[in-house]
Parts: sequence; structure tokens; C-alpha cells
Amino acid sequence: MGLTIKDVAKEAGVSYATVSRALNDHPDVNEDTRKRILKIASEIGYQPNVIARGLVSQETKTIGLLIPDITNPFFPEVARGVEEAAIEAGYNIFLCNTNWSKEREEHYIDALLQKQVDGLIITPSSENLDHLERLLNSKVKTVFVSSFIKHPDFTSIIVDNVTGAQRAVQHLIERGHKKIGFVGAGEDRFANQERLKGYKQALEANNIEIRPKYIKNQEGSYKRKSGYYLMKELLSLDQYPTAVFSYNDLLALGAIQAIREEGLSVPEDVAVIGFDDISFASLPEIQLTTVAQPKYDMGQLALENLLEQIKDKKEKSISRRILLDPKLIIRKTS
Amino acid sequence: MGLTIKDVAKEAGVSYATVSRALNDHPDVNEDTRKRILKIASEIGYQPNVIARGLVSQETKTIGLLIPDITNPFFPEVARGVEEAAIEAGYNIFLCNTNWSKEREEHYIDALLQKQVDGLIITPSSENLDHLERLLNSKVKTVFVSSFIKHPDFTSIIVDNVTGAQRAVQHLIERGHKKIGFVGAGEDRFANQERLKGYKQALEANNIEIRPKYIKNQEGSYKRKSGYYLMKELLSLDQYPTAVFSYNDLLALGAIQAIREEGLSVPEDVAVIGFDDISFASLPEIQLTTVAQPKYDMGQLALENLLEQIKDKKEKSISRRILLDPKLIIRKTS
DNA sequence: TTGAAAGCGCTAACAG
DNA sequence: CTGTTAGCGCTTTCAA
Repeated sequence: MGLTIKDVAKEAGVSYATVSRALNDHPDVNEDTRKRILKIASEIGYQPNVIARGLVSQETKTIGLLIPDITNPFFPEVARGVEEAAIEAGYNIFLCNTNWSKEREEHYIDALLQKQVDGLIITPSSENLDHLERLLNSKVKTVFVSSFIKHPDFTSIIVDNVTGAQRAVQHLIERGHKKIGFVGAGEDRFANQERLKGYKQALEANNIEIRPKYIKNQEGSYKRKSGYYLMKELLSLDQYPTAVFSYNDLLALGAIQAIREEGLSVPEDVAVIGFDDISFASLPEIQLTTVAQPKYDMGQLALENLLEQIKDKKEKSISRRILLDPKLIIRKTS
Repeated sequence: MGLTIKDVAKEAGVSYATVSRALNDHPDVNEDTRKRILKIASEIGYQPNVIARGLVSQETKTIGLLIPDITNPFFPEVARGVEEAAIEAGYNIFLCNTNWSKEREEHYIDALLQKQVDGLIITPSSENLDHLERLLNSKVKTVFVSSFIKHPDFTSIIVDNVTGAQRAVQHLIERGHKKIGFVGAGEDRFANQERLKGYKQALEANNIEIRPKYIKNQEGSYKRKSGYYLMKELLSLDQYPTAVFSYNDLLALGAIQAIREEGLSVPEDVAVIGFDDISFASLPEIQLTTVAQPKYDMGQLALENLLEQIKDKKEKSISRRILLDPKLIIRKTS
């Protein structure tokens, strides 16, 4: 295809090994020849073939980012964080939407391993990691984002879901609410369990009875629609809740729609709190009260941590659990 | 690192060329040995090293996607379109946010060329392509999305911006508006020019005077804030417009905010139309009238077209301009 | 300080 | 049908 190191060598009248040294700032190469080589290389427009280099050095300066769906406004910000940190370190990232599907996840992991990525950042679609055995067996460094894995070899970057939920519910209680619902996502999902735990703890701490009827979960759906339907169910109860804490902002938006459709108003009749603080939660028309996750930082930390592991050539890295602090942002829906 | 073709060969008691053949479904290899090799390969957990393969075959099954900012809700959908088409064809994509910066764009192009991507899909940050000479000189197949390039060697996937704008403005006129403003983005941006052209054509077709005062552009900003400020300027005019057509939905949202802050209401006092139909334009709280772009399809088409070019090993491909039809979606802001 | 040569993992002639 | 060998573009010993 393009020009190779040999073309530069021929032009410069040196062996191609010398060119390689010059290009890689190798110490023992005459300063003059280095300069000459560099000059020639740029003149003829030589660009190194990183693929070939990677074959030798056994690293590709490439990492894979597996997320469920970049269309969900939570993920673009995480991706930005990952990318900014990556560009600084000279890495490129493969974007892989797993579509909340195990098959896709598996497919991508195989593809990325075959492409010799130096590491992986993943938000798995499920807590169950059986389908990822190939990854777990390989020695490819991996960090989990927004999901905690019991596996001893991997580190996770997560927000303190329990605390976040507690703060949200505590706030609702301070506003005088006693009948507080939970609009959740998949029960098997770690974050959902944690947020539910925080919800319960806040109620208990205030001696408010936990009513199972007020807790709704919709398997594997994180979209507005399910918030809508779950809220409809809640509203059909004799004594419907006067406030709900929901798993994420999208669900919260769906809940709000359901509430308004019933002729009720937010927050007067029913208060709503979300989780994530996606960009449009702050729109004047929305003004959603929510628990903010430091999305960008999570991405950045994930990459930095991954890089650390990659540099530490050790076989196994120490599992870490990096807990970030969530922040309650009070707006107009509570 | 991992297992190689040689490990499989040793285990199977054949030469490693035979293994290569078996793995690549080469016709002349005994059916029994193939089966045996495949079995052994999977048993010992062999995964091919695609990097090495690429060195030989001169293709990496990898393409680069350069977009300004995945955080802007227009792009995730395009990216999904690209990715779905890519996964089907066995390609992986490098996500690169250029941050609307020429330097980043240049940086990424170099990095991707060095990583030997088979092709590039790009939404350039500017119509001026001087900084991309390295790309234009290389023979790497490229398709432009959402931006039209005069260069004869490249194909572009774009929505018919002129028609889209005409439809929007025509709709406003039919609603009885005569004083219609334009809230634009960078004047040097192709899409902005086209949408402005459509705006003017619609006014002319209806014998409505084009007033330069009603046309506002904010260099290089596509965010809510600039829509807000531009609208404020428009509202400070003696005879402010009773309707505005804005470059995109984000700008439109900012405009709406400005209008409401002045104590005016939408659409009664001032109607607003956006462009793109980003996901939250349809939220019940927003209900933005807008010109929808087939974002997902654009991404998909871009990749399919790129693949075609890659397959046609020809040096230069015929430049094509694929024009998609925009759709006016009338909601509550007009 | 430089060159020659081996080899990273794989594919593709070329023989046999 | 299978093995041998060269070579993709590069880095890295080992000698000189």
C-alpha cells in the first residue's frame, strides 16, 4: 500500500533497522542521521504501519468499549470520558453497542480479542457473566463500568447507588411524602438492586413501612415506555403513591407522562425523582429532580485504570471497586 | 500471548499452512483433516490473530467514524446505523469525536491511517478540507455524512436540506406567519447554507420580503445556548418575528427558552421549528415541530456505500451525492 | 553507531 | 491434498 520503512531507508541510504531506530527515538543513533531520516520520512510522506508494529510489540494501542446502547443518553457522556483519556494516551477505541444482548456481547468480545485489543471497558447487559467466559479466561485487562462484578480479577467503576437512592428518598420524605413508590428496571441488575436497597433503607430509617405493592420492576427495559406503564400500574392502586423514585431519568420521564395523563400534576399530586441526570433532565421544560452520576468522570477513570493495569504487566490485577459519589439535584419535579 | 496456528498444527500433526487453509475454508483440504483441525482449534481455544492476518491481506476489517460530538443527540443514531451495517459485514468501528476541531480531526485521521483502517466515514467539522490533505491524498475510501464535499472523489450522504427548510417555512406561512426568522449555525457550514437557501426560497415563492435582520447565525455553535442568545436578539427587534425556523433542534430549544423568558408563549406568540428530530423532540413536555432526518438510515447507507467502494478495488470511486428526503413533523410548537 | 538477520502470526504461491 | 517457503512492515537481538 503506502510507503514503508524501506522506502525511507533507501532514500536515506541506511539500513531499515536504522530507520526504525530513528523513528522510535532509540538512544543509540547518530543525531545527524536521525535528523536526516526524520526529514526524509516527512518529505516523502511516510506514515508508520501501526499494525505491523503491533505484531512485534504485542500491543495495538486499541481498546474496546462495550456499552448497551449509545442512543441512551447516559452512555455518550461515559464514552466521551473514555475517549478523552484515550486520545491523550494515544489509544483508539472500538465502539460496540451490545443492544442489551448477550449474543452481541459475546460476538463483540470474540471480535475484539481477535483484533488484539489491549483492554476492554464494558457495561455488561446482565450481571450474569457466564457468556463471557472467553473474556474471563483470556488475560485481557478489563474494567467494568456502572456495574459491579463479583469476580476477583476485575475492577469496577460505579456510583454509590445505595447512597444515591437514600438521598433521593430522604429528600422525598423531607418534603412530607410517606407513600413513596419505586419504578425499577430489571431485578437481576446490580444497580437496580442497589438503588432499591437504598430506597428501602431510607424508608426504614424514617420508620415508614415498605409496601411491596409500591415496588415495580420491569425486566430489562430502561426506556420511557416502561416507566410509563409501571407508573400507570402504581396509579391504579387504591392508595397510590404521592411520590416515586425511579431507576433512571428515562423511566422517570415515562412516569411523569403517565401521571399527567391521569390529570394529576407533578410534583403537586405526585413527585418524581430520576437517576443519572442525563442532559435533557435540565431542560426548562423538564426540570427533573434527579441523582446525578459523574458520567464523564466514570469513563475517564475507567480508561485511566485500565491503562494502569495494562502497564503493570502482571498476570492478574487486584480487583478494585471504585465508588463515586452521586449528587442529588433538586429541580421542579419534587 | 495466546495460542497460534502453530499450536494447532502441532496438536493436529499437520503443517501450519494446512491449518490456515482449514480455518479459511480453503477448497483443497481434505474434509476429514479440516474437521479434525477445526475440532482441535476449538478445543484448545484457539482464536485467530486478525492483526497478523491483516498484515498479509492488507485489510483490517476496521473502519473509522469521525463525528463532531457523540454527546449531540443527532450522532448516536447515525452511529447506530453505521454500526449495525458494520457488524453484519464483520467490521468494527473506531469512534472518534473530533470536538468540532480541525486539529482533532487531523490527529484522528493520521492515527486511523496508521492503523490501516479500510475506510472512513466522516462528518467534518468544517467545509474547508485543507487540513485533510493527508486523507485526500491517501487512497483510503471515505464517505461524508451530513456534509457535502465538492471533491470529485468522495460520496456524500445528505438529507435534502433545501427542501426540508422549504417545507418548514412553507408550513409556517400556511399558519399565517409573515415575519419569519432564521436561527442559524456557522455560516460556512454547508447544511446551514442550504437550509438558509430553502428558507429564502420559501419566502420568495410566497412573495414575502427577505429581511436580513431576521437572519441570525452563530459561528460554529450548535447548542441550546446559541439558540437562546440568537432568539434574544431577534426578540429585541422592533418588529420581532412571529415564527422562527432554526438550524437544528438544540438551537430551537434554546430559542423556545428565550421566548418563554420574555413572557411570550409558543406557538401563540412565536412559533418555532427545528431540524433533525432528535429523540427528545417528541417528549410530551417538548413536542417540537421539526424536520426529521433519517439519521439511522444515513449511517447505514454510509457504511454500505463505503463497503461497496472497498470491494471495488478501483483507485478512485465515482463521486455520488445521495440525497435523502426529510420529513416535516408537525407537533405543538408551530 | 550501524547493519544483518530473525521473527511477530498469518496467507499464498510453489512444489510435490 | 499437503508441506515448504517467502514475505506482509516492523522491532530487536547479535555482531561488527
